[in-house]
Amino acid sequence: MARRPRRTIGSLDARSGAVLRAVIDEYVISATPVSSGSLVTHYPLGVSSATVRNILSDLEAMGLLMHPHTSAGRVPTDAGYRYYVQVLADEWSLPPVEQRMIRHQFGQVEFASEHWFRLAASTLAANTGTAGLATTAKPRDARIRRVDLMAVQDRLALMVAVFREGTMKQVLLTLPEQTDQDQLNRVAGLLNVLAIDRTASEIEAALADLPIGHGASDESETLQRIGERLVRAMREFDATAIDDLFSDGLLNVMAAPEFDRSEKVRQVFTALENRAYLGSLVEAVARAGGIQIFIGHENSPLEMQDVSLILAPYGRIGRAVGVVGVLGPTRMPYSQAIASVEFVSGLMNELVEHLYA
Amino acid sequence: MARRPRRTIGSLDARSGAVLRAVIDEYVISATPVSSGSLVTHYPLGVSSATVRNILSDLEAMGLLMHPHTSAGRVPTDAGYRYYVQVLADEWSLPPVEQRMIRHQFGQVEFASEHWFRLAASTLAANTGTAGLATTAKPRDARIRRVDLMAVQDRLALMVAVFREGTMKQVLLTLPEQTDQDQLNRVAGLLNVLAIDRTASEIEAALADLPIGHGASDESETLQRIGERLVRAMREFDATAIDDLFSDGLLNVMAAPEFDRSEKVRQVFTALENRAYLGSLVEAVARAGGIQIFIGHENSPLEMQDVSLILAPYGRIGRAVGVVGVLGPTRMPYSQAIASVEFVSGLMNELVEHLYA
DNA sequence: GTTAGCACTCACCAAGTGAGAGTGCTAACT
DNA sequence: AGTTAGCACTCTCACTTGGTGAGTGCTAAC
Repeated sequence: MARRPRRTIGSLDARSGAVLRAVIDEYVISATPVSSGSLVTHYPLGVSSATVRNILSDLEAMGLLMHPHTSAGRVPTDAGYRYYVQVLADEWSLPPVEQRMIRHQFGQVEFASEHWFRLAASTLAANTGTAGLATTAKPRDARIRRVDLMAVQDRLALMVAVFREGTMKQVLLTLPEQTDQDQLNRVAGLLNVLAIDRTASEIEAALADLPIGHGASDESETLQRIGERLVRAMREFDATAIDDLFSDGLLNVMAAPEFDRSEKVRQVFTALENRAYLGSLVEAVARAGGIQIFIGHENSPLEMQDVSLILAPYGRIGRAVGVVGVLGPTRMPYSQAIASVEFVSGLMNELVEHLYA
Repeated sequence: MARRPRRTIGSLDARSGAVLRAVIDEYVISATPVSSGSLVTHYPLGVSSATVRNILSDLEAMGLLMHPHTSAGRVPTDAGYRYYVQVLADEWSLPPVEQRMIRHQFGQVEFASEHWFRLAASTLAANTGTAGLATTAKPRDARIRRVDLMAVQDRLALMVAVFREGTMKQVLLTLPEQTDQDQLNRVAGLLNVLAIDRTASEIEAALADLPIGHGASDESETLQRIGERLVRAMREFDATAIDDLFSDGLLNVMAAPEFDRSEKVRQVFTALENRAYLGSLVEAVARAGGIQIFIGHENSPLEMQDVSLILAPYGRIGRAVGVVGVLGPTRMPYSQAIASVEFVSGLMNELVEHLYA
């Protein structure tokens, strides 16, 4: 059946490679099985459709393409996309005009604000026709920059903890007894002394070292109590891999013809709401330290096996790391998506580096 | 055609009302046109299907029902739902067990935090099988509770403004010259003196009254500059009707049979992303001061004319107001949805009242 | 005013048909 | 050898057709 000796994947001859690339490029556009005829008319392969058919047959034997049914054209398999991404995708990059436009847009919105992440997600969505994703940069072990306490009501106070990397958390505290703003200010002062630039564990240790009992000041107990609450809030924060997730263009994915039957797309959205899964992805990408591509079955959750993810970390590896990327059907414009994700993550890196220089 | 004299809407006789209610109740469950036969078998109307047919015919003439085609059952019109909601819906309320459960859940999460609003949205979604919505409570004219300045880099500082109602904003500032934390602390002290408990306009006026020129202190210019930035941020905040919107169960809406063809649902989601439209809704609901129901064509945007919205305000009218509610197909369980929205908004009211008592 | 009976309408489903697309194979060609 | 034209074969898709059943509207009797 195979006219030429079967080769291991990764060593496709030039012509077969060109055909595979043509099939994928065509399929990404048309979303319908690609026939030998359409390939020879739309791509400069320099051979007849019969020859192309022979090559297609070989590629299918290698598992790079598949056949929905006898008299249909070819469709890329996940392995086909993988080969395309690793070997065939030309080093495409965003045209300078677009790069400038994106840079300009990032310059327009407040740095590292909600708008900033929204912009990252929507830029990616618009540039690739898929769904864009962006998480905020979350420190591995948050360190306090400053803690404030504000009286809300007699026995109710608001604690605002700002972390060194710019993120912040607010916690509502119930106090054992009526406490006014002056007292809170004193406690906040003490708390800041032992918390600033420290992690949850370090603050906990510092709290343990405090003098306790009759020798201690009046506010000592309050300090202890609030300090413990702060440590707990920081622990919770440290434990979540994703602080905040922004997405845009989910509608793009819904509109893809392979998701007509809304059932699948619902499952994908449900999987996306699973923070544990997303968190593990973010961690994997952060650990890898570079762009990661997950194609179809390479995603472990069943619901995600019809989609591809392209994710890249940004921020200071080992310190505060976030992720940007896109999610789309396996049939997605990989070159463009990879280029876009790399550009946006690079840009965010630049800006963050400049900030924490 | 009509066997009985045509009556104006709002004065349906008891039997016609019972039939209309039965049609709607049945249609909400089955999502298919309701036949006279199924009505007599499933509802205790006490008359034959032929009589029911006559009544259905009358109701159709009044515009409360419609006919997809000759030999199909009846489907409620928007006017039919409206009549149902205003006249027929029995005063249904959540069973005490559920009420307790919801109360308990609200007690479990941090007050007025992100989780709180997520809980509101997801509770509504789960209880009604539609999409749940919740916005944070946003003050009409924000007043400062406290402003903090934190040095980030030589000429970069983070300003954190906490408003009296608990919300907060952070702004990254570029300073004209290198400024250390001590200087920032002094500026923050001055800024707090003239900003605390004041609105944007009042702060602006206070800034204008400051002595300017050679007589002024070294930090006067910085104060002026940062003060203006604060005023600008507050103005922006005041201008947006919605600070943050949480939703849950959008998938429920997608799953509704009337939205099989995903096109419509996409349009609805797109409309939901339009903050201007949502903002106007929130304002309308806040102004009305009570639960508002928008059925199908009563929604002005074309994309929204296949869905219904049930929204209720919570918070302190005239001060900080937010909105909770549900969005679903016009075919939705109105009694249950209205009861759920009323209960959740009431609960949030209670909690907020207790806080700002 | 109500109801049984009945003719009529119309969507829906299943089976059948023809057209067209695309393949795999074979045999001839370079 | 590898390449190509030609052709038979397969299978989907769109369309048609007829039958079925649900549900109505009307009429005549109660």
